[in-house]
Amino acid sequence: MDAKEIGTIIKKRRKHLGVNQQTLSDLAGIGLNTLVAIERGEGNPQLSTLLTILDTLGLQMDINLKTLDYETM
Amino acid sequence: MDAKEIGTIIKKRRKHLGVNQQTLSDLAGIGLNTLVAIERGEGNPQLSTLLTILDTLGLQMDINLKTLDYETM
DNA sequence: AGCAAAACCACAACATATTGTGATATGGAT
DNA sequence: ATCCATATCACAATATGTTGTGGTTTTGCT
Repeated sequence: MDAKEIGTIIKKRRKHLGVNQQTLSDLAGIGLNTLVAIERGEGNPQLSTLLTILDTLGLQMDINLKTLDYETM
Repeated sequence: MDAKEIGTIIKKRRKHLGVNQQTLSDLAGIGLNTLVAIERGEGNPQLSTLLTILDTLGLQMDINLKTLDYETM
């Protein structure tokens, strides 16, 4: 789970909910530029920024033990 | 999942692995002060900082749909 | 109580995220 | 091809995270 993956998830979820970037940035109360950068995986957002966006989209963050990654075995 | 919860998880995991804050901060390559703040839930780390610490501890971040929280129903 | 390790705090310097403005590029529909 | 909403980009100003240093407090153990 890196910044790019997170951006993809956010963008996908936003589209699924049928809202544009401007609306999401308003609802979440974060700057449009910030949201754009995060969705593109080019950002390194602060935890609060990320959590706010996820929450607005009905998503949550979880922390778990690393799982086996068969790709790299 | 807020900053405080994340800090608790990190601290618990670090203790479970038997390493002190100095060692973890060295292994992860982040400043000691930064780690301390995060563990205490007083920090608002950048995504890269958080991911590095989690990775060092053998933890990973996941994003999921919000689950029903019976506590608040 | 006394000791040593671990954890925490305060400060200043530096690095970087966030924001608004305004402009440009891209996409889909007719 | 044209139009319009959406998405992306560039820039400067501001806010905030990160770091090292040095000191203080707390914890765990005997």
